[in-house]
Amino acid sequence: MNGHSFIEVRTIAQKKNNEKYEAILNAAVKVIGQAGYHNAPISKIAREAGVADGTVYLYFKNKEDILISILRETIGTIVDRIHDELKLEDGDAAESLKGLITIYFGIFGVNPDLAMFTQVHLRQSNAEMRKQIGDIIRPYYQIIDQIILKGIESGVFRESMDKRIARRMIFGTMDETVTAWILTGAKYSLASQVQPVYDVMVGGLRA
Amino acid sequence: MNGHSFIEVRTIAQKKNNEKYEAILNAAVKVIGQAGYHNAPISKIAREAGVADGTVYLYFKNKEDILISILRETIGTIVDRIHDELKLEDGDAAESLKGLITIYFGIFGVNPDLAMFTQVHLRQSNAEMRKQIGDIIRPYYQIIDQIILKGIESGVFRESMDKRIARRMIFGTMDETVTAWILTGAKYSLASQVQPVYDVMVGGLRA
Amino acid sequence: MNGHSFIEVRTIAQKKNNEKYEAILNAAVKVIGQAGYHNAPISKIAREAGVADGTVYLYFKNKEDILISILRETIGTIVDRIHDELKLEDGDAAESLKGLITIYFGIFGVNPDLAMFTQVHLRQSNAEMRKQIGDIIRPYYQIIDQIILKGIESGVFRESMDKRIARRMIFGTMDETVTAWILTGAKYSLASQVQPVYDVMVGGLRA
Amino acid sequence: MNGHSFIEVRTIAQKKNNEKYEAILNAAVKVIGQAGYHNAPISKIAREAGVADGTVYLYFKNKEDILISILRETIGTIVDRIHDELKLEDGDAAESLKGLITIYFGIFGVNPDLAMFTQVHLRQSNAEMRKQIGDIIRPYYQIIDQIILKGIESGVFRESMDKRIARRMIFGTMDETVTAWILTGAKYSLASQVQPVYDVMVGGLRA
DNA sequence: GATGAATGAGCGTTCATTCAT
DNA sequence: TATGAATGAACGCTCATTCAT
Repeated sequence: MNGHSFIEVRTIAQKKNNEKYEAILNAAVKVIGQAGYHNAPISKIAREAGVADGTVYLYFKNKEDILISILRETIGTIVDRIHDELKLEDGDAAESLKGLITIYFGIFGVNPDLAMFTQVHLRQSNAEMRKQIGDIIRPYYQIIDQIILKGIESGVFRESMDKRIARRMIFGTMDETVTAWILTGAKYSLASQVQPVYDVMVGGLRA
Repeated sequence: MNGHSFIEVRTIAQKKNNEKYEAILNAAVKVIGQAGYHNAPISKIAREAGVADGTVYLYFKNKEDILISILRETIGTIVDRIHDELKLEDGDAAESLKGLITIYFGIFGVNPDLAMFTQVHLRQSNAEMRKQIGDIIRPYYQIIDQIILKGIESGVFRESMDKRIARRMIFGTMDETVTAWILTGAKYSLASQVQPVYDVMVGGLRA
Repeated sequence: MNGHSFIEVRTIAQKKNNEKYEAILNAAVKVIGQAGYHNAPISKIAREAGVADGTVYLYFKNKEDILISILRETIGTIVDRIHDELKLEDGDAAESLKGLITIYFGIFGVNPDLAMFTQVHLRQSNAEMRKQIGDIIRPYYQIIDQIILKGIESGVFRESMDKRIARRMIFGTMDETVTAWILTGAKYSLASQVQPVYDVMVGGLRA
Repeated sequence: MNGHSFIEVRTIAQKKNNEKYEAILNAAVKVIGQAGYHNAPISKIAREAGVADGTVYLYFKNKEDILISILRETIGTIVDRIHDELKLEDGDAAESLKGLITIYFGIFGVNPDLAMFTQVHLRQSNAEMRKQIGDIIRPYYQIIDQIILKGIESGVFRESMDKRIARRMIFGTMDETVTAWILTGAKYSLASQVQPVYDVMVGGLRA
């Protein structure tokens, strides 16, 4: 699905009809995004995808696998696009950060269902899934870390701050902005938030 | 449970037996916090609380009511403590912000189950619950807004930034810090994060 | 409650506060009559009666006992009034029949809840209760039989007809009339139906 | 099931597998007929029908739908057979009446469970179901009305009587006869009651 | 591969009944 | 007597998953 996934382990049906695989995933994003994981019966996802209930199990091990797959594809897409569009190695750190926010808001801004899905389901209390999600999200965190490091090395970012906290601030602020955008009904453009969000991240609160 | 609740409408059993009410809430925090709302049967919560299944319904209208009640009590406690311990009106904005973080991390730092519960379940995809949660969390947001405003007026915080984004940054950063703390097993002290978090919030990334 | 009950076996609390006994029965007639036996919780009956749930069990063995008691009291009242107001032994058969209808419609006509209760709950599929109801209703049937017999002996009623069928016709017609009256909302006076019902019973369909 | 149902709206599973649909209905007639609606768990009906609990819900919306469906099929069958076997338009009114009784007793006479079911559950205290039952039973009432009218027009039945009361007498007498037959254990043949019942209906009590 | 009927474990909730006060 | 909090069995219904076709 995305270049990033060349190491992807698609347990079942990797060679199978990709159209149906995509259809089911898209249907799941929509149905789960709107109703929530536990209020989204497989039967409803299947109907939305235009396949039979049983067909879902030809492409996914179980319901949990659908959820994990969506997160993997989504984060994968984000990571891929960042690698593709941003020169992480040699570019300007500030520019990279703004690029990161732009891509992040760009992907969710055109797909509120996907945004909702991600906001709600990245937070999982089930221990086993938490581990899987951790693995999925790691490369994304690493990109943020990389940008921070580059910024520090190039002297644009402060050296004195806690780098992990900086990462959480970046991620948390973007996350919270997307959440607020959804909860208010996605009425304005997420893209319009890139600049003010970037500004607060970099400048902080201090006068 | 918290002074904030003097207007509290406990529809059922506002009776004397607060002990069982508390026991059920605590059990629910634990069970739901560990397994997730949809993997936490009432029967398990009841057993953990040491009561019969039916007893739960003497104190709560239904399962959803338990979830909402926990969030209300938790946010209520935070808001109460802030009002009690911080001089929001006349105090120093920077100090208020640090106090906010201290209280927030203090409450969750001693109760990882509650932290987990809140992190996961403040994000709800069910539309009706989202509305209720919105109402519950509003006073908390207002406190953050108040601190930001005070900071700007007193000249400690920048006037040029987007105030809503600033609020989301504050909330998102704390949230993300707590989440990370849980996911890594709550092995270090959350209190130790107050200063670095505050520092990043106020100073931002810029060198 | 009715003279007829001097042999009544009030299993519990026969010497107890009769006011509460009556209050519970009346409440049960109302609540069960409107909602049906299985949609009428004891708690609701108790509340309607102004007593605590547990109190109900001081006056009745269990919920079934309430139902049986109401039927017993109701049929008992009917039977008593017939014995009191009609000269079954020496009176005119036609007059007795009309008197029977008048009393029957009179009792239910002023109490639609009781009418509903009786119509629905005289029909019971539970085998054990069916037996008890049979015992309760027997004296009522015997009165009808007695009237028929007297009519035949005095030459006012046909000898050639099947006497049991005649009894069922009398009971079934009254029953059906009361049922129809309730189902249409008890908007007209049941008393107004005495004459036409009597007329059809006695005259039959034949021109 | 019956020709009458060509407009039947079988919301779920109008699928080919009528066998299971029928099996569940028959099982429900038996189990509910013997134990009563509220003492007949779906699990017991399913077991009797030889299917899993969940299967019931592939064929019926809910438990109430089973009850309504049975009544609809039963009354439908009666109405169909009357239309098929009786010349309502041009036949003799007396003959039509006897035919009606014959069919009615014929259907229930071979199926005491169904008779019990119908006797008990046509009387429903639940307001919403009462409306549905009213709709179901209407065509049956109309047939009786039609017979009465035809009788009056052809001069066989009295014009002076109340026609609605006459209908209730006919229905009530048949009903009561079936009820009595069941309550006494269905030991004699219902068919043997056709003539005496007809006789009492037409002749009335008068000598 | 694709289907969808069938399964049955599992859960939220109700409510008759009990019993300590 | 009277109370009403507490109990826990019972039931309607859902839905992830399987498998014969």
